[in-house]
Amino acid sequence: MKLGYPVINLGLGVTSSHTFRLALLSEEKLFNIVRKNLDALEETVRWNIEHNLLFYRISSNLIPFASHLNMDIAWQTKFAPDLARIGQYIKDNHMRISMHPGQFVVINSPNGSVYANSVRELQYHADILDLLQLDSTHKIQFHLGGLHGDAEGSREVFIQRYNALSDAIRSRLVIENDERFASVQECFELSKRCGIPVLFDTLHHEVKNDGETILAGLKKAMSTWGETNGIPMIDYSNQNPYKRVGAHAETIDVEKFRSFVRSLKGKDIDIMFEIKNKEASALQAQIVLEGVRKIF
DNA sequence: GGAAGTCAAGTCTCG
DNA sequence: CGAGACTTGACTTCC
Repeated sequence: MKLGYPVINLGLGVTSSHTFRLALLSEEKLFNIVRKNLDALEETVRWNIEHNLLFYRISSNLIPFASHLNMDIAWQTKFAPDLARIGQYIKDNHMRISMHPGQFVVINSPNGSVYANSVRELQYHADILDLLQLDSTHKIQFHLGGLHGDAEGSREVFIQRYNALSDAIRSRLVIENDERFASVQECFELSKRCGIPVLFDTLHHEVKNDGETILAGLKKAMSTWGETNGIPMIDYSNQNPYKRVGAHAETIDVEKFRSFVRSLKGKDIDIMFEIKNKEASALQAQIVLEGVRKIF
């Protein structure tokens, strides 16, 4: 079981999400910013390894405008050696990586340019993981996009478009239950039709479900992960008591996490803490996990 | 240095 | 019909 947090380490004082305005796009600008982002990435990965947080989500902003139509700069060639070095460090330390493209990736969109942009964006994410030389257990998680007024039709389009993706992309893609369009049951049914693994999100499941418990939803999602996909990944969060339904908590609810871990009864999953205070919650969770392991 | 406005991109819900 | 929400604020301008 590996624990981690997404993208930014709040205590470290660096970020791998530096960007710039599209109007300023040039080779020099891009290379300078990407250099900063890669340095920050390496520093963050090192910190994570030192703290035994071996699950980490890399920023989609690592290479700004990477999938933009006007992008004709060969960043892949330029940064291949750096990414290979960082990837080797990741592999040497048995770290696992995920990525999560933004809401602009909607492969089932009825708008052809949205679809084309989505494929380019997914290709960019796959390129990063390929250049890190990580195998297909390192995943790209995304959602079913909008339903566009026709839920069944949009799922049909999703299956077709998913099947048409290159192996390089498809072998890394996993679908995450969301709080509006696709419950874990609906993701599970998509998985039965096209084989995509289902990444379970605990908070989304609390907001949208079909009556299953967290554990039942988790089991359903876990059953979709085959050998080549590695140990099932999940996103773990708590409801923010002061904000709208579905808003992520500022801090982890330690007791709730303890009872969740106990309920797992030894099931092996990798857990990403989507909690606002980032690495602080992941470290607290680690202490909980060590305590539970001593008991069992 | 800090506050406010802006930034590639989609889709839906709410007020 | 515009704002706000989403895995994630960062950059730029203005004072």
